[in-house]
Amino acid sequence: MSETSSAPSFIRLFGRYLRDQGLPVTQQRESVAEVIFTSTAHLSVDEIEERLRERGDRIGKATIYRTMDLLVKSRLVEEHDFGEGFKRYEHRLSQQPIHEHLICLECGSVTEFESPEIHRVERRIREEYGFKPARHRVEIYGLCKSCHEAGAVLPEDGLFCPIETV
Amino acid sequence: MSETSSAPSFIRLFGRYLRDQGLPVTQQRESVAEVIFTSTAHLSVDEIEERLRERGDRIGKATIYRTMDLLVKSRLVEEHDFGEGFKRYEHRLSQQPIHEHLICLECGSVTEFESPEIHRVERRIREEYGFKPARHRVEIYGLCKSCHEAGAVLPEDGLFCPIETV
DNA sequence: CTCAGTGCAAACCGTTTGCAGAACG
DNA sequence: CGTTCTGCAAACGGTTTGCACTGAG
Repeated sequence: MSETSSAPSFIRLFGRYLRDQGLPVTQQRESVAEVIFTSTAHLSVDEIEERLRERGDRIGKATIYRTMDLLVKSRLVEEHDFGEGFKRYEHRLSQQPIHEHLICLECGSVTEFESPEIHRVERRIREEYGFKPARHRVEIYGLCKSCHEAGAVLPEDGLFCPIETV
Repeated sequence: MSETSSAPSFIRLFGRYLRDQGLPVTQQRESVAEVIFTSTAHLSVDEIEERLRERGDRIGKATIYRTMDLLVKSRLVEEHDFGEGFKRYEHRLSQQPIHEHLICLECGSVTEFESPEIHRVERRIREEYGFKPARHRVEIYGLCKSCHEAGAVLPEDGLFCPIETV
């Protein structure tokens, strides 16, 4: 995916956040922040580690995990769990009101989209159930355009069972 | 949560599914199926194990996991990952068109609700992005009525960082 | 009687933690 | 210089797997 022009200022914001918290701004933390803020992808820790290695940084996984915690706490980065068995991280720079995700079951790519409808749903939920919404997650799984055009089909999970109440 | 009157027929359907696949209908598989089909809750494997123990069945975790795979393949049970670090399972008996979930961040309770809006969203996604939706996940996290009324508040995650492009 | 299932324990895998040595401020 | 961080390796917790034994058909 592409680069982010205002990444430097976000990296600076993270530095300020650390200083405000009385935490050291280390080389490792800056490197991890650079990787996240210069990508618009939804990166896993393994992918972050790989990109760090490509840049010549050799940073232990534990440090990456610890830095991700800080980035999430700083609110500059969002954590996602798309049910793949590991987490993904996305900086909040590009995604102003665009919070929802399309996940391709073939290639794993993640596309963001906006869903104004969800706010109406949340209002309804508050009225009908007395439930107070704090955050939500709207994810649509399927085939992205290019995989679909490439002829990919969904596994359909094979087996199934006729639902009929005998 | 409550009982399900048509659980017996669902258990029978699972037995038929197994036979159709040429798989043995064992006592353990029947016990596990009984536990899920007689509950409307979203159960974790640990909770299933505990309920089995309460009934006097002592079934190994490995067997429970293996049976859950079969139940999911049979399409009689749905797997959920609410980001708790483990999976939850829900039978498909009660939830006809009701697929979405409200998850209480205080007590962990899960309430189902229906969201017709999502179908409109999926249609739009197909048209705008060429993305072919297969399934979706709409989850709203917040405080359920009783926790809210009991005065619970959301942690607000403490720290944050002013988002301003310097 | 045969083939798949079960239970146990070990393996797995993403993530977390403890600790000695290295850096930040 | 004290305090926090880093890297390594070991620990963790949910899930999966290998294997000898049991049980369904």
